[in-house]
Amino acid sequence: MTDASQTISDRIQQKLEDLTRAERQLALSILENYPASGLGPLTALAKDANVSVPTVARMVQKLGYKGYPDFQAELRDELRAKATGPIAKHETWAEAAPSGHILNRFTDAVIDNIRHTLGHIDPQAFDEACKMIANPDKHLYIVGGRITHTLAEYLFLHMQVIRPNLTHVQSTSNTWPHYLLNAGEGDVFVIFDVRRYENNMMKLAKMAHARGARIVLFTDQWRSPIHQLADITFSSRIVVPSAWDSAATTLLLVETLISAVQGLDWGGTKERMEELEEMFDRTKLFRKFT
Amino acid sequence: MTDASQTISDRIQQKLEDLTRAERQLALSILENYPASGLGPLTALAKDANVSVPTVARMVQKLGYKGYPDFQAELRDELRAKATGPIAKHETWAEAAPSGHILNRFTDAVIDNIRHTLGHIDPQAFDEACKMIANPDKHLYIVGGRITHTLAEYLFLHMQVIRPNLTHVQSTSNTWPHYLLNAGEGDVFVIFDVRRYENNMMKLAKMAHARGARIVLFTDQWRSPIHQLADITFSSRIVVPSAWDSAATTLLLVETLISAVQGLDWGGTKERMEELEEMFDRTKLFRKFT
DNA sequence: AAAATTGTGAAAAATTTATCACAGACAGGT
DNA sequence: ACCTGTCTGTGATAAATTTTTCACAATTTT
Repeated sequence: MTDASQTISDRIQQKLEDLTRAERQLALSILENYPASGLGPLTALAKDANVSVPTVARMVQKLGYKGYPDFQAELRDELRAKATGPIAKHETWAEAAPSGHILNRFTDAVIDNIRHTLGHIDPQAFDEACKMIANPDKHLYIVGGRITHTLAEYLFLHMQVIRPNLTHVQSTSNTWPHYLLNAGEGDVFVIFDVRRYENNMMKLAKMAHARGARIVLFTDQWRSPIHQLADITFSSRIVVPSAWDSAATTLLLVETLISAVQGLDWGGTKERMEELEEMFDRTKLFRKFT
Repeated sequence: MTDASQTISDRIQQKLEDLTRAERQLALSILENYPASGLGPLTALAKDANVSVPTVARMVQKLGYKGYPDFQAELRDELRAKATGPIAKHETWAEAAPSGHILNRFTDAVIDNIRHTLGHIDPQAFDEACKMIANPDKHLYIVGGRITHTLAEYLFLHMQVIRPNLTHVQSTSNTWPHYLLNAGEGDVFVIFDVRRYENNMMKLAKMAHARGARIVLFTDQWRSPIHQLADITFSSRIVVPSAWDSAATTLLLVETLISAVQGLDWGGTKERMEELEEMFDRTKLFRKFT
């Protein structure tokens, strides 16, 4: 019946193109919790995927099985075969790829970085940083370097929705004085600086510090010299099997920060988001979500 | 009903003493290839273990389940929890923080996203994409949306070092015609489009496609409609405990891609990197690495 | 030998699966 | 904007399978 060389997961993915919307929705739901969800009763699966019972029945046959029980039987066979499989010491993330494939090596490194970084983080400092960044009474400046300005902008884009009174400081240093002129006691600078540490960034930090601003620093495991001036420092591990460093862990921290800050004033954020949505609707920039 | 802290396998082993011969035989058979055999019909299990049907029914109740279906449901739950991996189970990432802290919840979600995304990726498609993107004979266009343009830029910044002949298409659509005028057969577009999918992006994709360009798409698990035009699609899970979506998994893919592409022509890349370093040194933009 | 355990065969009960027809929703094309 | 055809959910029903339970005989254990 089935080609022994491919898993049912593969087969579903492969057929994904030929499926209709509801069927695809169902297929994704199956893959979501693979293979557990496929082993329960058909009715439960349908409800889980928010599709109707006939849709499940139809798709299963479309996939080439005699019926739902047949499908389940194959799932069990697969599970049975897999259980006796070897347990890799380093986890294989992309199972379809050999463990030496860059997909697996890279992911492994990133997970490792995350584990390491989170293991050393100080939650209280984190909470403190959130509070500082959430406070709309103090102006918020966000600054990044050559590569990290993408992270800075990512943070900026989100904070823009969450609170007013913030600035994305572009990296060209001749525009700085304008920003700094207005910066005062208690204003907050979020600075991204990973190796190789930029002289410019240090200058900016010094100026900000001199004006009595608070500094939240995102840096790497070796820590930018700015950390001496910073009130709060987050250092991420960034080493990966590549000629470059990874920003993934830092992004994770940034996203967590965004989520936490948003949580501090959900009412206000929600309002602002709704306004934003409405504006997008009006400009027809986005499709309606289907 | 069940003590959440122990697996069904544990529970069976523990009760093994209290069971009679036939029941023990059955129990061992269940453990033999666990949990697959327990997920099939009762009759099959009985035949598998060489015991009678009533024996199965009796034992299941003896173990404390309401009936065989109840037993199966618990098995599925367990499998479901396990599928998300031994790591994701209940791991506390930031040990200094309570497990309910956003740091842990968010990280958990991201790891989960990575796991799912990598689990469903097609390594061959990935390699194929790398090859396409590495080829300097074809012009490379990189495009992102409102939020994702940060990812696009991240990719662009790195590819700029790796190869010549590429363009970062800014999101303002009135500049597109200039870019597209030069785009031709076989040129490559890397497009980022996650929900909410932008109409602009679709238009651009259509134009590019019409001119015979190839499209590599980075999208989310629901897949931007552009995927119909794309030669290769990467979909990431992006759900996190936040009002926004996570870009971390997509960034991971992008970074892996960068690493892989760089590996395809390491000689050339190295040269270009050295040139770049020299130029930075000359402009004194960076500190010497200490 | 007595007590407990197990299998047999069957039948009833419960659940699950497979289908159907139809109506509404939706997408694509004109 | 308006068709047109496809897709999807509803509700009902029939079919099939699975589960549960029985009583009793056979077997094993104590």
